[in-house]
Amino acid sequence: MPSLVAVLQQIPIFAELEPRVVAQLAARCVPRAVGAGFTLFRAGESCAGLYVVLEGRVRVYRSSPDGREQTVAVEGAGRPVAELPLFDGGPYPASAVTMTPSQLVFLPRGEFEHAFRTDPDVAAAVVRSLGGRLRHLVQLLETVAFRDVAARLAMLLADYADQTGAAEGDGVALELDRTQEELAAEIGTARESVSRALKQLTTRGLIRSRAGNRFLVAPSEQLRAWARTGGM
Amino acid sequence: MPSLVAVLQQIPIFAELEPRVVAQLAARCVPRAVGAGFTLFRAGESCAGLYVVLEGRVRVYRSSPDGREQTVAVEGAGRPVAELPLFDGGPYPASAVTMTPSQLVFLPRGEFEHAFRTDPDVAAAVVRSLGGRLRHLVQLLETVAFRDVAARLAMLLADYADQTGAAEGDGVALELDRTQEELAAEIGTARESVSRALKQLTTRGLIRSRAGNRFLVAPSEQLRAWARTGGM
DNA sequence: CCCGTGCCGTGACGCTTGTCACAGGGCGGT
DNA sequence: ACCGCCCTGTGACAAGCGTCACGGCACGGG
Repeated sequence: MPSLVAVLQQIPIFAELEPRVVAQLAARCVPRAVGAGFTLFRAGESCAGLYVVLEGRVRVYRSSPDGREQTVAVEGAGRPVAELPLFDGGPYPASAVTMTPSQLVFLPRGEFEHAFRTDPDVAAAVVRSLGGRLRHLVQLLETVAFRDVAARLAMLLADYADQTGAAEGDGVALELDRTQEELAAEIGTARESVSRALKQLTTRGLIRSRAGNRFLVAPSEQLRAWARTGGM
Repeated sequence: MPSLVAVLQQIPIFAELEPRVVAQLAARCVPRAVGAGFTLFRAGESCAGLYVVLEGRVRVYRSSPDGREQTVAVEGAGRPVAELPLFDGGPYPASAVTMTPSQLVFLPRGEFEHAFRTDPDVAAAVVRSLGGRLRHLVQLLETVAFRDVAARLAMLLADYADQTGAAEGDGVALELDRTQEELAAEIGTARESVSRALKQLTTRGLIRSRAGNRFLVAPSEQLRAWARTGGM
């Protein structure tokens, strides 16, 4: 197992820091291994520190009183979770749960705050990270507000194609390790609607073939273009 | 007219800074007076600098290809606009337009970036500001994804009641200086639906009386409670 | 081998909401 | 005073989507 310092050094948010600073932070980190379905925190709780995902997948979501859920982000290896409320002292704005067995490190609040105030590179990294989230959220808000389910799903597939897809012929092959229930939560709809939207995308030729959770889809740009025009 | 330095000093994002630093920034600011309906920038353009609203109201929004709009934020006196893309160098994620004749100052990007990297207080202020936006957006996303139009409108009224309302008897009096069209864009719906939702809230007793744009509404906590339970 | 459990597909139905169409009213300009 | 223009209310209608119900299929454990 590689040293914690080496691992942290490769994570985007820490990548530009002096090794000395990273070592200092690493010394204060608490590693943590949890199973699938473990709740890290819930919306409204006060914030104790920063989590960083080393391995596995963490889903950040809001839930409505009647049980529906809207996931706000899915964070994978190397991504920080909940860096927001560290600074204004407010509560967590959303809940977080592991989707798979995961390795995490936990960095207590005080430590990170100190680094933030003394090292402008840390501050810049945090701002960039928050900025990315903000962009992502604005995008998500737009699709939920404007597009129908099929278009939202096409957008989501386009994102996955860019992240984990492999070019194959004139399309992109990708393995979708999520249930339709999870997809539904990501685009703010019901499970059945996802099923129907998948069929619709297939008849329109944007999904070329499906076998279990292995998909062959159109290039991401084509998916996005179709979604943007509302599907004509 | 008070000096620009004095004005900036009172703005939240600059309030905690050394007077020396504020003076330095003020020297580089470009004041700007524009009429209503003036577009400051559009989504996708690259970012030239930071705007701060001194007077008036600026609406930040995303628009869909078929003409509908979802406003992301409405910024008033003392609030910064577009502090996000200053740092990651990316394009503006949304468009901005003045709703009323407005006084703005414009701070070129380079200036602000320098202050950000040298003064940890500036960095902290920026992070707090971004954090507030992020919280607001998560909240907005939840209501758009889960609640019906009446509930979203109740939430919006609750916000206004807290911001600009005046207690009056067992309710809150407020003047709503917006058209129904603008309200509709803020909660992601159509103008007609706002009209109907207003009627619905009135029959339910959450809006006690209406005369033009003067409203007497229930206390904000009651509005929010009703909205959260989906309206039973 | 059989059954329970979890995931997926599909039909039916009703509610919400966006859209279109139109009427009334306030307000400013000529 | 008259005429536009903008904002508002309201009715009718269709589409989208959430919900319920049910059946099929894969998989794993007893």
